[in-house]
Amino acid sequence: MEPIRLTPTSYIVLGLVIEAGEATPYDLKAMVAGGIGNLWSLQHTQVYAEPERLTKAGYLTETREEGGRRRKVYRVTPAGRSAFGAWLGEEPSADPPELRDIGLLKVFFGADPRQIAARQVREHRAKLSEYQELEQALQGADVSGPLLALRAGLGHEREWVRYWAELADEDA
Amino acid sequence: MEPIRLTPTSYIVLGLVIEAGEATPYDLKAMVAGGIGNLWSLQHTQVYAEPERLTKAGYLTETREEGGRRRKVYRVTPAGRSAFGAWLGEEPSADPPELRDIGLLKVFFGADPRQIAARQVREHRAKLSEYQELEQALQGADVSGPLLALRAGLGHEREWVRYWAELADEDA
DNA sequence: ACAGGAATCGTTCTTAATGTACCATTCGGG
DNA sequence: CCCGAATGGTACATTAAGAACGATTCCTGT
Repeated sequence: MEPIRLTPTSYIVLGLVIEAGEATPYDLKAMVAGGIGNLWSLQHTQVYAEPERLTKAGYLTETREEGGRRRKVYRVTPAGRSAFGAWLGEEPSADPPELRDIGLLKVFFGADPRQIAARQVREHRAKLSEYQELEQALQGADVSGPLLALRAGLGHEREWVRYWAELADEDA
Repeated sequence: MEPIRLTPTSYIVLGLVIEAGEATPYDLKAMVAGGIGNLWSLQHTQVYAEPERLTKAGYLTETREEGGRRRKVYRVTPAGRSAFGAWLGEEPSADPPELRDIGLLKVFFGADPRQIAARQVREHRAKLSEYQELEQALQGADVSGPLLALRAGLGHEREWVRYWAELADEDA
């Protein structure tokens, strides 16, 4: 029952386990890939390591399958549920999000924008249409949170496309 | 002369040292804070640690002041310059940028958007006007890279404001 | 001219995250 | 029924982040 610091990673894992009722790391990996990973991705090694940490701290319980693969199945404890609830309710701490885009970094340091922009436009357009499809899929379901988050992603992808497209054909 | 992996952090340090001619870690800290840190921030401990790494690998040289504080002064080597140049020229590797916004994470998991949105709007508006002032300041100078990067920041801040403002007074 | 606090400058230590490579089990098709 | 692909899991080394603390210089009031 060691005390640990809860990071965004922790809350993502906690949140997903709560949603699912129970989950193996592999399940978590799939859940991350199919949604939240677009917003905040986790390395797959973390998806195995983090639940262990949370278990040691008493936020999750771990049981192992008996048969073959002996997978670990995690479930939330009351402590975990309440920690998650508390976090959800708090004002989000104000560390402003950063763009952290490699292409933009190069532009900052003087790389030729047109070279870079062409490719960026393509990729962001792809991402954009991926999101648009996802949006369709979510429309019906009763998942307002993920849908709202997705719309943020849509907005920023549109903005990226706008930005790079402008650079791409500036004084072409 | 140990080989090391060059990370974005490495290139930021390298780029700043090249620009400045020579720099102490403290100088770097200031340079990061006054511009590129908005796009890709560095912990101040990294600003001390990274030049050491780069020095061991032969990309920078380190000399110490004699007097009192014995500060370390870094300069780029030819190897450093060419590594940086090569990186600048390469196609940027395509890891799509993530939003990684705590507030948005909470919305994803079902927090009440209106609670969160109000504050987010305020903060992004503040950031936006900070950027607008910075833009004015950069207008004249011959710094097209930083200016272009800043414009990306401006666009995304505008998008954030739009997004959160919409959530804030939805069915208010 | 000097005491003391503010600002500047720097380091250490611990924990978390990333990257990469690799190993094991199950399943489906020829 | 065996072999390769997909699935599921682990280990390890490096880098990043976070927090706390330590030292030097500068400035100001008395």
